Amino acid sequence: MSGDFLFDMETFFMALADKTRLRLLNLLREDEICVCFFTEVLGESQPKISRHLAYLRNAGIVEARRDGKWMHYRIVVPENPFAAEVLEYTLRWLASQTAMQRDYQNLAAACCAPTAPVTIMRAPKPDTFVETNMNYTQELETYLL
Amino acid sequence: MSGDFLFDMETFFMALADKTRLRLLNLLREDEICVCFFTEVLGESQPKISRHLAYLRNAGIVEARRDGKWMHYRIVVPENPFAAEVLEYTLRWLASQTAMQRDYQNLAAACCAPTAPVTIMRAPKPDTFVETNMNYTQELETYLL
DNA sequence: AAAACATATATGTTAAAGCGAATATATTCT
DNA sequence: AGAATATATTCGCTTTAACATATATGTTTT
Repeated sequence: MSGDFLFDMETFFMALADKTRLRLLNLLREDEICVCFFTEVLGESQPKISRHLAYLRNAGIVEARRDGKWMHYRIVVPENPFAAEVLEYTLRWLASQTAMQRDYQNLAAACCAPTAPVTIMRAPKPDTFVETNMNYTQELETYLL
Repeated sequence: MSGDFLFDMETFFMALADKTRLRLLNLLREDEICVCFFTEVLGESQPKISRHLAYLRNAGIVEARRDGKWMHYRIVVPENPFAAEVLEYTLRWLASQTAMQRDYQNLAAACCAPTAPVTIMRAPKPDTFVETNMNYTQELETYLL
């Protein structure tokens, strides 16, 4: 009858039940992010990151966009309103965790560093960090409240 | 700093990432429920039900109360406000699913049937269904909207 | 105190998830 | 076209989760 499975609840929660995937979602909170930043910031192997992103994509939680060699991932707001709320509060929950704040700072640092590490030297930066360093600082302050 | 893990997010979501446990939570939406009703309504073995309830208890999502031979389980609102919201919307999401509504109807039926099945003949009924059958019908109508 | 009952836990087995290493695909650069 | 780069997928292995069956614990009844 009403509101039948847009996607499976089990699959949805399974997608949220893994540390690496939660870390990925945390980095995706504000903006779409390019894969190489994940590997750089989380210090995990590229195949591992890629597999977990695929998992999130299967669960309908993220979408990918190709940009030349690069793939950008972003969070998708689920059509199901309950799923949307659950995801929304999950992201806020992530943002409240010190470990996740540390990850996010590392993302900011990687994006704004005057000399980027080799792995992401030419990678397209997330919009949030692309303009000026003012943006960066402002973001961080908001974040750390 | 702020709001560190009351419980582990991974554990929390893992608890929600299983069909049986979602079915248990769905039945617990309104009231505390006695174990024997779970086994009766879900048609699963007693050890299986018990194990999954233990899982939910470890994750901090339910609590148990002993009542003579019987154990009553109820949902606990997590202290962490984000977890509380996630759980709240998860329960609403469950309530919107036809399969879960069917389970709930079966619970109502088991509780209100003039002659209860042997397995739950003397079991303490959830308050929601204990008074009159009016209650039952009303509940169901609200539920099925 | 023994039997009956409701529930919990332990045990051994099976299925699934996650991982690293190797490899494949897609795109760009030369 | 061939090399280089970014990402995805496959494969074999290890770890973890779920299950059924058997057994233990705690409570009530007789």
